[in-house]
Amino acid sequence: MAAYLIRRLEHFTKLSRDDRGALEGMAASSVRHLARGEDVVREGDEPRHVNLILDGWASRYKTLEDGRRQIAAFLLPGDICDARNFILNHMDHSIGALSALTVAQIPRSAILDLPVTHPRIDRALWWSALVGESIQREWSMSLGQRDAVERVAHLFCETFVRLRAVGLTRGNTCELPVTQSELGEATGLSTVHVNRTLQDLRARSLITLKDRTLAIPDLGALQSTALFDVGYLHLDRPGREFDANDD
Amino acid sequence: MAAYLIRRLEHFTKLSRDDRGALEGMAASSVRHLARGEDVVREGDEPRHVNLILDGWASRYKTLEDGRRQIAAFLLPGDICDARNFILNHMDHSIGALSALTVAQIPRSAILDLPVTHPRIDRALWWSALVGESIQREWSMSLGQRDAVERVAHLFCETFVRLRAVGLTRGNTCELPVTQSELGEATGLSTVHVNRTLQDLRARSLITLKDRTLAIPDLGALQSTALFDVGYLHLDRPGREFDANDD
DNA sequence: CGGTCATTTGAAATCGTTCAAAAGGAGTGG
DNA sequence: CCACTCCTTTTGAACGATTTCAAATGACCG
Repeated sequence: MAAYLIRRLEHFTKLSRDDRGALEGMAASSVRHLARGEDVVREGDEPRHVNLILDGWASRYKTLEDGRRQIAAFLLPGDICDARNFILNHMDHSIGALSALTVAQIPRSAILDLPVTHPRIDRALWWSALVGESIQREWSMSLGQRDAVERVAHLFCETFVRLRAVGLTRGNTCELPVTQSELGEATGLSTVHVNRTLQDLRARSLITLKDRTLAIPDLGALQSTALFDVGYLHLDRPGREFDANDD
Repeated sequence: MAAYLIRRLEHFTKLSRDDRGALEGMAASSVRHLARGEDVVREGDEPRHVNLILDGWASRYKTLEDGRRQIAAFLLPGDICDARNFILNHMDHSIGALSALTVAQIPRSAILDLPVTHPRIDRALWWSALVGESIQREWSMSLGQRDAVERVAHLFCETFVRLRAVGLTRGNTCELPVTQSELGEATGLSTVHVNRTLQDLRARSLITLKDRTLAIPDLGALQSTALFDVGYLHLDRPGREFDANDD
């Protein structure tokens, strides 16, 4: 149940059997199933609990009065949506299901107790939140400085590496359950231009994308056209010194 | 010394005299002065302590190999740069001085002790971090969806409101110690187009900008051309229930 | 088999960039 | 106080990346 989350957090720190049990417990709390297009939470709502993505993809997005929509993040299996968001009294953005989605609703008390009950998990969740912020900044870099090809290529590199970190890639392929229109909302490009950009990437043999499956024949090549530097994902286990000893 | 920080945090929670004393203490820790253009920390560095902006403006920025630069955030007096960043083993971005800058270097231990020694401050720092993330998302919204005029107008609204929250506005004016080129790096526009956009905003009597001083004669008007909705800054004191009683 | 949604294509329009240069300010040394 | 330099702001004109509009094609579903 919590396999993705555990796998993800172990990029930062090794967890004890007890830690893993606690995460399993959290992942089992009031599981919710949503269909593509439904919202997990909506802008303006009071945040109640902490949402953990168990399966499927979600997006963090905001809407302008006139309907323009920007996807600010893709949330993948194992991702926690704002561990401490309940400090705020209203959501400043929405979270929507990009595919069939399973989320666990973790009670805030479970999160608040972590420093005492499972300090390693607490620390790992900090790490997770910091990585989320780093990704957000990298998206600003893309939106502000990268051209269309670089932007889409970068998004693919990032997504592939994040999925690989939780074991959701097979060889050089992964699922990409989003429409071109949604890619456009994430990259700040029109749907039409996303389409042309994909054709461009295909023509350069940098990607294959068909039936919601993305293949990256040469990740290094895609990375260099995207100016992608993996460092910002902080997957290099900086926290070894906090590792659990048992098991 | 910590006046801006205290003023900012009190938008979230009332602080006790003891809390304020603790913040004053933190603000007094190894104060550093930088000239415009110098870096507080640089991408790749190992984060040592927590930087608190005491005076002046800083920017959080990233650079691409080929030199393209994106400013991801403006850091204003009272802002804390990543209270928990020291969990990571390298900085994924740099922080540079946009003006003459004074920062306090808070030892990480002081931050780590907060939950026990000053839980209210700890919580307020969480709020502050969440607001930072919210701002970052709103920048994505701007970069991805707003056109040049909206983008610059939005940045001005945001900056003005943030400065007002720490008492750094006078009437409808505030300082804006950044060049047009830096505005461009923040908004993803070329310097030339920033210049033309400013002229546009001036022609519509939405702003005055001269000698590093920004005046907004009609904030409501600027807000509506920017599609600015103040909610994402979370200045509406959601945390009243945690307020200190004494003093 | 019709209907809805996603992808693809073409052509024209536009917003913003780039290049190049002039003009304005501020600081420095003579 | 002038001459000089550097940096920022401003202007003009041409170019180009991306958008918009409109329509065709394809895929899936009931």
